[in-house]
Amino acid sequence: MSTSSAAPRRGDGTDAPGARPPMREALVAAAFQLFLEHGYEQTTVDDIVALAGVGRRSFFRYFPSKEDVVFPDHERCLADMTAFLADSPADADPVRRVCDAARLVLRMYAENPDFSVQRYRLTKRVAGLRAYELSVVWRYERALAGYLRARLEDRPDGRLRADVIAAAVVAAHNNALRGWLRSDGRDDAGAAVDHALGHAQAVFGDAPAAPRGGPPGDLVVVAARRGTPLWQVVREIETAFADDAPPN
Amino acid sequence: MSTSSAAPRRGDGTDAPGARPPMREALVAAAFQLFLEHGYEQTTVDDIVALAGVGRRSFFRYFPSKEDVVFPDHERCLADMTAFLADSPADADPVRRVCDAARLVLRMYAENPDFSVQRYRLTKRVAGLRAYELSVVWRYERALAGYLRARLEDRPDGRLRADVIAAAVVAAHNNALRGWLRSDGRDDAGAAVDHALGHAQAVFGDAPAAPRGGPPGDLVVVAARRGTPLWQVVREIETAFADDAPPN
DNA sequence: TGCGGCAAGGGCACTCAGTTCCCTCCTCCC
DNA sequence: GGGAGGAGGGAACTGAGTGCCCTTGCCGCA
Repeated sequence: MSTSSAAPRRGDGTDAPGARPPMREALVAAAFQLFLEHGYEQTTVDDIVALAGVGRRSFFRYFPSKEDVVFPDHERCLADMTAFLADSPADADPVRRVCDAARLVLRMYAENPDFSVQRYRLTKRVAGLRAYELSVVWRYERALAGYLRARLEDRPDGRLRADVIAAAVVAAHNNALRGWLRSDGRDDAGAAVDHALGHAQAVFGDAPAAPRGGPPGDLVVVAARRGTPLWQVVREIETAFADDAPPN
Repeated sequence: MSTSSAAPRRGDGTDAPGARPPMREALVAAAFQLFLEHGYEQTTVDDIVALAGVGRRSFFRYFPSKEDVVFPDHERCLADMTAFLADSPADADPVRRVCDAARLVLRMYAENPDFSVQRYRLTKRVAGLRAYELSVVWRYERALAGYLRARLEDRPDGRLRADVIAAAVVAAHNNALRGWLRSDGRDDAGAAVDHALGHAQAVFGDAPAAPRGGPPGDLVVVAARRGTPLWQVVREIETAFADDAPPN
């Protein structure tokens, strides 16, 4: 496999259109080459800088830790998500908005499928990288929860609802993302995430403006006694719609 | 503050009823004394073992890493949770069951409020400990999700639903737990967690045996065209039931 | 042309977490 | 009594991460 194909797009460096990737990219490429060849823990930072032909001190200038070189683009993606949420229109449906924000993460993964799949295999095997990834996911989740808390603060249990929705959206997103990664990037990532997030949105969703006039078709009628628990009603609806949805 | 009060109950050591706490306890006590006095990062493992009067090598016999000494009882709690889920009756409501499993974690925290509050203040300040805690929480979540996956495997989107429910239950539990820790252990932890988990259960709950024959009342009928997004239907249901449910 | 920053990078030494190897001591059992 | 085995201790080592200072190359400026 080509090492350059494993390296993600350029970071925030100041690189002219056709310029060769700066040291940061070289370090990522060298690191992944060695990680895939000998394993993460068997590769020392000295090995990486030797292959990249730079000084050891420079590595830690670009990456605060050895783990960071495995996730070189999450910092940018997190900033994108924060900006996306900050730019939200005031009348946006909050749940839909955080689902869209989660899709930014998927987009980052999908931009470099090979790199993402390689990284996935790496993180699956190395406990330290899994722990690091958890802290990254946690920051995404806190970004979503922060936005939701602001939007739901006037509601009873607003903070609780915000935390729960953020966790559910992240879990749904990651479920689909991991499925896509396990398929070696061959499945349709967008559709899988749409389906998973649709699930979360169906549970928590709060419609912005109902897009009424859909195409005509059969009618499904649900009748329930007042007093019936909500979950039970929702379950009935899901059963009625079951043959519309793909079976997983 | 008394150091001994900060140490949690005995681990799995073989200690007679009245025996003095073994080395493991002494290490935890010494570590927390130093952590609270000088900070986590400012305290080296050598400092801890010097205060405890044991050899450095013994520290790593009892705790695989410096971080583990901060969470000395999670391993046991995780084992308890796994056993609890494995012992589940086949007809138990899965969502209720994982909520009860989550309460085991709360119980562990509530058994040593002082210790838990001290640890909470520590983890809030130290990024490394937060990351470690995330990996612990992740293991709890995977235990819940594993149980739910098995219980929901015959349902459409079973794995997705399992992951989302587990994440939501953990988030609800942690929301209440953190509120209790922020109150310095003065609030009613059990009530807060019951409330939070009740929320999750209301959203995802799945009846063991459908309590059909409720008291008769008005009927709500919802009609939707096939193809209407599920969230929209759910929203209609929620609107129709709004005056029945408590306004959260 | 020379000079004084200034930023990027490199080298070196240091701390500290975690591991490996081997030692001692105590206890129990034959 | 003597050997086995486990608990604990200690020295030395690896490797991540940091602090300090040096070189180099580039810029503006006198």
